[in-house]
Amino acid sequence: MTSLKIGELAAATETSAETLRYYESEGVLPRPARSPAGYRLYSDEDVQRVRFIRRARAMGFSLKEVQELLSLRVDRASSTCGEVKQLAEHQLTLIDEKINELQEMRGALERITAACVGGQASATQCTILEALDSGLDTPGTI
Amino acid sequence: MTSLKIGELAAATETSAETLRYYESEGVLPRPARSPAGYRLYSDEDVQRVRFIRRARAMGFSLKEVQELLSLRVDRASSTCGEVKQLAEHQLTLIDEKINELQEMRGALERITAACVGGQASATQCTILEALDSGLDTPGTI
DNA sequence: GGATAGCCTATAGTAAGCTTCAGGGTTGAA
DNA sequence: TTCAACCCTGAAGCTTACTATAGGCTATCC
Repeated sequence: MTSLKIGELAAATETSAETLRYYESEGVLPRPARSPAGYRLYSDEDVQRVRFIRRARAMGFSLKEVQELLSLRVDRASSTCGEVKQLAEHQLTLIDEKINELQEMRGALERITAACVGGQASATQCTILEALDSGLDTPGTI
Repeated sequence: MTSLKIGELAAATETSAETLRYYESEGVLPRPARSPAGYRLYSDEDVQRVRFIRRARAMGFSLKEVQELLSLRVDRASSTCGEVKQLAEHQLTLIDEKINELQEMRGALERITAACVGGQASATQCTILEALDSGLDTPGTI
């Protein structure tokens, strides 16, 4: 039952106190309990939640998307188990799509990089540059 | 030797003309040739380039990062083949990092989703919500 | 009891990436 | 030739996600 002040939560999550208050204002973090003096009091669960937010943000999910991811944990009583599962699976497919696109890009970049010898010669006839200049053979690549 | 006006390039790449001019102002698209009347004239190569920019943007690369990816194709004469290869490989590792992070998230989400039965029952005791509420067993996950 | 660090609210500012607007020239079909 | 559709520039406006500032209360240690 430890409770953290905002600065402590900030330190525990490598986030600034300002950003935490901002998340609260955007509804991504729930309003925490307050001390008699009005200080925000956070729980250990909030540490997990903020870490999740940061990781999701770092990989390109918008705050709105993060909120959707997190909405899985609210509305317990008012939704069916199936609805929750469906939402989770939707987020899974979103993640899959991102992974797939990245892997396509990766493949394209790797193919042209692998063909390159490197070395000290001027890049005038570098195979990488040629591949980029002429477009690639594979549809949907660089 | 076809040449496209900005609206045609926009249509070919599902981008707005305004965005194309913006990309030019930011140096992500090179300044194109101009018609006698001052209209921008683009080549087929520009279509490829814009498509690449859009795909890279869509998956979270900033315009600056896109510019780095694209810088591979400029400076031909002034750089060695090895330098170009090194830059390409650096971009590969950046892509790999993104993929890895996404796969970690995916794994976390999948584990909690797989354990869930779904169905019409109220979500009060849904395993997904419980996993999200209590934090997961694995370090560094949801 | 005063200094210092930490907390509060409200508001303004910033950067990225576009989008919209104002005011004006160009092209091409009817 | 005229009118809609398209192009031009420059500047302002918008959204997202913070970050900083101003003015003021609180907690704690000496």
